[in-house]
Amino acid sequence: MNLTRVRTRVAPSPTGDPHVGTAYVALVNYCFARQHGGEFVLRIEDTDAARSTAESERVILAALHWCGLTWDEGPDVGGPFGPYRQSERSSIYASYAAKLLASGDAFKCFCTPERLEEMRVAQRAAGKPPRYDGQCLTYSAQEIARREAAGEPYVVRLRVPDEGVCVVNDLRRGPIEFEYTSVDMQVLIKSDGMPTYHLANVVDDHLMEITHVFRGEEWVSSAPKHLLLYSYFGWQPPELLHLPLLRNPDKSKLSKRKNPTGILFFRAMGYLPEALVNFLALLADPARDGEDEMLDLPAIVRRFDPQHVPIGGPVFDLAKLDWLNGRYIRERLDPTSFVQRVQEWAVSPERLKRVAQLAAPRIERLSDLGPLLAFLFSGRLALTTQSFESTKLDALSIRQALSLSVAEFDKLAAWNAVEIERVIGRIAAALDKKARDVARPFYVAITGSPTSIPLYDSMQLLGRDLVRERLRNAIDLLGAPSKRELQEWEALLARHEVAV
RNA sequence: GGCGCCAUCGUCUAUCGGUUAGGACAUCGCCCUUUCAAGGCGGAAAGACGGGUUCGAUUCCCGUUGGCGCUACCA
Repeated sequence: MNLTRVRTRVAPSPTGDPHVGTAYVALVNYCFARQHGGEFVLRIEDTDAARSTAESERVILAALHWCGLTWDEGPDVGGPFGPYRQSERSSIYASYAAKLLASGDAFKCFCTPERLEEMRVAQRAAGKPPRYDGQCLTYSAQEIARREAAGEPYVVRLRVPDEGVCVVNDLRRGPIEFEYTSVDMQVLIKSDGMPTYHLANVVDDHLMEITHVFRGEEWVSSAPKHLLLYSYFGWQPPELLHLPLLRNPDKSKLSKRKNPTGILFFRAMGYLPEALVNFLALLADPARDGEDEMLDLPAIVRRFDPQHVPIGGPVFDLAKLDWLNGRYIRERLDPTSFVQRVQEWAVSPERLKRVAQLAAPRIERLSDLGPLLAFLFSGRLALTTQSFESTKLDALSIRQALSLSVAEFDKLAAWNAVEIERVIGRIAAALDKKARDVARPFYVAITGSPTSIPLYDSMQLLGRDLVRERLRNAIDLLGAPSKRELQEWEALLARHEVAV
């Protein structure tokens, strides 16, 4: 439809562990670019300075590479449109914000969070859409200068028309209409001087000459703001297609609290990257009648058609992934490559060395290794309520400790034995128990036995995702806490934290 | 609450007004087989509801219901 080269991108935010949704979106963008002989760009959206970490970025890139995806431009490989990390592009956004300010398409806003909150509460009560009321638009130039001189913090907001409709053209959904009165005057530059996603993404997509944007459905409602920015700048917006959000079996948005969502989980569980990618591809462009569903990446690229992307939110069907993965194992791996895969997965020299150090002091015969280390090579463990009877803790404390740990582990920036130990220690203190007694049920949940090789190292070795999965499994077995219980327990932990 | 998206077997989906509503996973049965898988064959299983439009609606339109997303100085 246009003569320019196709360029797509995926723009993960490095604020946590790599998510299958990211791989899904990346795959679609990758396919489209490859199919058209264009470029696929990886850009890091780290404008949230408080939550972004270099470690998360590193792990996300590694996870996407594990999936077999490659990009032509990105923070790790460079490219002609760099830098590819938004935190390194601040001055660019500032200059574009200044343009909008100058043209009157954006304005400085000095409103306090409290006033904004009150405003929204009132709007909701009145049945109106939440939207900035324009107070700071009424200030004179002198007033604005005075406030600025007085050192009042301010943000830059997008000016949105008070009437008319914005039409967002989605490649699959067709035109979607939004009344401008329901579009909020979004913050473009935060008071810390950093841009928000909205500004950064539009500026970058334009400067990086992105022609097609395949992104998650959660962006549909902010598309009008983006389109407004394109028009204020006088730029041509890219083609848009919003991909459906992957779902839990209960149809809610796929979340790690309810399901495995981490790419690392699938790797730890022994899924082959080809199978995972194949499965995600089927979600983006299902097989036709009679077509073999086992497709390698080149085939996926060849057959991909944006018009085939289903727009209902698909449930992430683990059973089907299992079937596909099984097929890859038995149909695509000869004995040699099978051995190679197993080595990569479980017994890489580095991993084996660490395991050896932990296990060697605890065995008398090499054959003791089997039962001792089986948990490191397993997915879900077959536990029963009896498994927890050997622990000194009462049933309630066990449930409390396990449940609290899930949330606390998710808050950890780094996943290592030291941090893990600290969490368990804090929970033990809050429950007024000995750390060793609190650790015992964790041994059972994680290793399947009250005695094993050191727990915290084992947890680090297994990875956060698999640990979360086993903890959830144990909690379900012992009785998942009600919302109220969980709140009480978290309050207990929080109180103790304050006291210390 | 407001705005928006979506709606076919349990799950992923096909159908571009007329089909015995097709395929895949899961499930059930049979066959093969020293076990278990795998494999082969077969079965059961679906158009949310109510109005229109039409000779004819799963398909087009409207409403209801339901699910989901957004509703931040997060992305």
